[in-house]
Amino acid sequence: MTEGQAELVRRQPTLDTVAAEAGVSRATASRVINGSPRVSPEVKRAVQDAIARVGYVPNRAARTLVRRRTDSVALVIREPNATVLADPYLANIIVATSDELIGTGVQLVLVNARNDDEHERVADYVRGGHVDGVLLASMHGDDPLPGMLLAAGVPTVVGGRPPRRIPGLCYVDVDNLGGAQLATEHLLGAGRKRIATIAGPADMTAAADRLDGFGRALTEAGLTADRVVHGEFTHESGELAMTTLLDRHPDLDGVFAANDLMAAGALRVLRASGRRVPDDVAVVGFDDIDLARHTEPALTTVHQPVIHQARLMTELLLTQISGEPGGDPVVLPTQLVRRDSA
Amino acid sequence: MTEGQAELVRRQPTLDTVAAEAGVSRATASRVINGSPRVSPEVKRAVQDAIARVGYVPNRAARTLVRRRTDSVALVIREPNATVLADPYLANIIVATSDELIGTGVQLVLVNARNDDEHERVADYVRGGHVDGVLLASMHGDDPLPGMLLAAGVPTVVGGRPPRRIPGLCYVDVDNLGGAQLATEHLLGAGRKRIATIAGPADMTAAADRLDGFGRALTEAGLTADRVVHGEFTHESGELAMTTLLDRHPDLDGVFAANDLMAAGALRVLRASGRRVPDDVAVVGFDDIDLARHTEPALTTVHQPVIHQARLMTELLLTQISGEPGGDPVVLPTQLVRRDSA
DNA sequence: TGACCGCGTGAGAGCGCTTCCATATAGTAC
DNA sequence: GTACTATATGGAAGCGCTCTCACGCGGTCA
Repeated sequence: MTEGQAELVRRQPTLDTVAAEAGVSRATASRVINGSPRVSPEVKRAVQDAIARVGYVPNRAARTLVRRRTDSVALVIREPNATVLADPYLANIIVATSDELIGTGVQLVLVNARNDDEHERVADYVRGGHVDGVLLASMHGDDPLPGMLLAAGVPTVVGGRPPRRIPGLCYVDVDNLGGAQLATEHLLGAGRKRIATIAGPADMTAAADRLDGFGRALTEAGLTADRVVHGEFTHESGELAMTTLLDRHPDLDGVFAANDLMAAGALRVLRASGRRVPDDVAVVGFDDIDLARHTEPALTTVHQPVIHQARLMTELLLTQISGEPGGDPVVLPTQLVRRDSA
Repeated sequence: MTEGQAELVRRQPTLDTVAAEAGVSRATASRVINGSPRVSPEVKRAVQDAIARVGYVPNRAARTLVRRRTDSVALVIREPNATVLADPYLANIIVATSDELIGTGVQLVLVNARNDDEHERVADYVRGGHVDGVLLASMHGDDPLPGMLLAAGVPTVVGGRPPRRIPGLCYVDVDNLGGAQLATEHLLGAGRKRIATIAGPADMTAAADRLDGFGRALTEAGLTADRVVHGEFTHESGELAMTTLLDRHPDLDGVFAANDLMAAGALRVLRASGRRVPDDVAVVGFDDIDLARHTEPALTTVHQPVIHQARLMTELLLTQISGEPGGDPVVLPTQLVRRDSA
């Protein structure tokens, strides 16, 4: 190969190159590439050979321009907290989404919109026509973004239930309420009476639903759900919350933490305080991330089907993109995973 | 808003719309958008007002087509193992890269090329002109991809040292050898004499370098490095490796695990075998992921500057894209973080 | 034999943008 | 007043592709 000396960047072959090489028109070459049936077998062969010979790769920008289709979707993550960002829950969402897209020819554009006020930037980006659809994850509060995208007619699927009902908006949630209720009932079933919870950030529906589930289980058991402290879904905030809880209610015998990271923090504080888990205090988490198997003792927790959720979101988005209507919200079941902490 | 009934999709305003609205030519409107100095202040104002009025957003595909610049880069992850994929190390790389890109106007396309033979697909994708440059992470073996990209003249930065020296290829590595040596010396310094290692996958240079560092430290202390078992950088493989190690060398008093996940697995097996850490067996890990602070006991480990690495890779890539030459390989320092396990 | 049909193919318009080149206008120097 | 220059603006080409439309050809039917 003599290309080592190439100082002028050799231009990629275009469709014209292929057409000339195959002795056909550009239109015909295009037909072959796009699998049109109205091409004679000989010509098809000739074009395919030419493509291989010149090493042709279609230019996406040109194709996008005329087709008004980018064959890529955005995964927009609205998580301001860097610790949570690096948490396996989101990593799983990212990986599962990307996995689901393999083989579809659709690319994943990762948009990290951490700041609250970035919805304008994201909306502009999407309206700029760079993606065919949007997956929204880790939403906080009443984010205007889903509404904006819906209004702009952009196919959108949200991970988790938005706080406000938005007609026509498709989302995939997991049964946070039911899962939390399960967890709390498990604690009750083990004879615990003085149960507290470390709730998640109040501006996230997943956290609110888990708190509701906790409250419902206690109420149904005739108890009052008044031992509540909020954390930030991080390990550190779990430690802090547990410390506060112990301070206020030294006699507690059960804790439901709204996620595993906080549960791990709680475990640590509990141990440091001289309490044995589960003998003195039983602990249940939520998420069932990898870490849950590695804590001491291994964490009893609520499994949420993250990968399934991500796959489903992607699937629903692709359906929407292909022109079918929005699709109804979906809520996936959760289940209790019993380990050693409760 | 009466747009609810819109059955014909309202087309986004184009540059022509803006030009007409502002009473100028398309060329002038374009100049304003691209910040050309040769525009009179009044016209500039008029165009900017028009843009705001019609809600214009430039079409990226059209711009890309003529500029031959996509303003996006690919982060290609070559990790076949799903567990490792979801591991915080890679999550950090993804997040840090994406963070570094904020404000540059460059988008991140995540390409998950798990299978060994996908380099062709990725290379074609890149040659299709969909990205301006490529970041490569989690490489295994002697992957042909970097060479292919380099040959195609595509700006590329690799995370970690490739096994074979490729002239002109830019990479950012961390000092795996030095870190491993530090870890092992720490074990030696604590009086340990029968030290084993749980090495990483033999096809990754990071793993090989860590094993080398381990060997070097022992050799310099006049000991032989013959207690070696390989794992897969996962928690489970760490447990397995530790079991094997204990079986072969029941008298060992120190373990260097090539990553924290495996160290956590080792800790668990050690505890199950009735050994106390660090009293009976001291353990040092590598990576300093979040988990290292949550193990029992908290893990002494080697900190590698993942976020710094990702940021630097991104920076170097953007430099390359802007036309400057490749840039030399960089090796970032690692340091020992002392906690309770050694 | 002529009218008709279906199929494979090519010509060419046009997607929305940037940018070269030409032109108009105003300003300066002689 | 003329000649020249600097500056703002518009016309228009063209990036690489898809797709409509028109055309030519061979076959079928009356």
